[in-house]
Amino acid sequence: MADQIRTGALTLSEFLPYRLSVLSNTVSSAIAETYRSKFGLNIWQWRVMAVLGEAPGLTARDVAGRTAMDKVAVSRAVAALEARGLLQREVHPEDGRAAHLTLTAQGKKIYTEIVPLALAHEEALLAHLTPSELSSLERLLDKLAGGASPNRKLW
Amino acid sequence: MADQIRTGALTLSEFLPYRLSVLSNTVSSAIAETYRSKFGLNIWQWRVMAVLGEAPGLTARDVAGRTAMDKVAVSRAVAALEARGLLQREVHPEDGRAAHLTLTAQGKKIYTEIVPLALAHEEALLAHLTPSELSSLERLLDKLAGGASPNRKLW
DNA sequence: GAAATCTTGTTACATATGTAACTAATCTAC
DNA sequence: GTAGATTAGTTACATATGTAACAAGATTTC
Repeated sequence: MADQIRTGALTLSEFLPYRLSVLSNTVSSAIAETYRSKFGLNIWQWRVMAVLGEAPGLTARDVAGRTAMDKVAVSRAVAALEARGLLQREVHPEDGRAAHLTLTAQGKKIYTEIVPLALAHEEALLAHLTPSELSSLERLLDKLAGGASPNRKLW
Repeated sequence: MADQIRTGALTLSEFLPYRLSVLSNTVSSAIAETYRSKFGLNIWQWRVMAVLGEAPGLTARDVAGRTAMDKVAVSRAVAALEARGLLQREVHPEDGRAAHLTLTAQGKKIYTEIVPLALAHEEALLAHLTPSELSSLERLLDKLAGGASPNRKLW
């Protein structure tokens, strides 16, 4: 494919930020629909479960740092998950403000059920890429993320 | 960079849909902040203006098709832009339901002011890519978009 | 040509999200 | 040890968004 020529005109369908946004929304909403219909979880609840599945005992602040969520979103997701009995808080013994979060047995069960579904979505997305294309993609995403200034206040 | 090994475990920070989402949100919110602070437009209003700048006289339905917006979002954006005098509706002579939309002089003025800013954001995002990397990126995004089933109902 | 169906777009309502203000705990400076 | 500043997390409120129901025009079927 020839390189695109970028002139002073803007064509929305060729505008990279637009294309990224559409792609990301398409992917995310397909996956979100799986979480929602099978487990009644929204994306944020799932993200919290995902990092707690990897790293039990994180605080809400840690979770925010690892999920690109702001603290209010984390607080809401944690409250909902706790109300459903999917996670547990344990107040930090040395800091009464913070609480360590862990998945309950029921939370772990859902976690282990979702992981393969999430990975299957990822595989479907990458189905038509060769291994070397996948490798390029990862490198390019890293580079782009470097260029995109993360200006949102997350905490 | 070596290819990632993808096992049965899920690491959120390596999960492609997550990475896409974070990247896209970072990029979009940086640009949105420009639209908002300088012109008082949100992303959807801007998308509508962008396609009407390229192709005057589209109907709301056409706009939805070209912007990956649903019809309610288009309706709301159009109403806001019309209220601000940035676009005009003209009822379709052969179909009383539809209206052709065009930017007013004031709308065009803002359009021509935003375009270079939007392109500058895109350039900043792509600043660290070589021409051949850019070309790879475009190809990969096309492939990914092909794999991601667009299951959202837009109209 | 009238009834049923479909299409374009809007409206209403419920829910989600972002921002700011807040509480309570900890830390720092003195 | 206490006043002020910071930090962890929550709450409240305003706004944004998604879904469904709707109105009005166009099309199809008979």
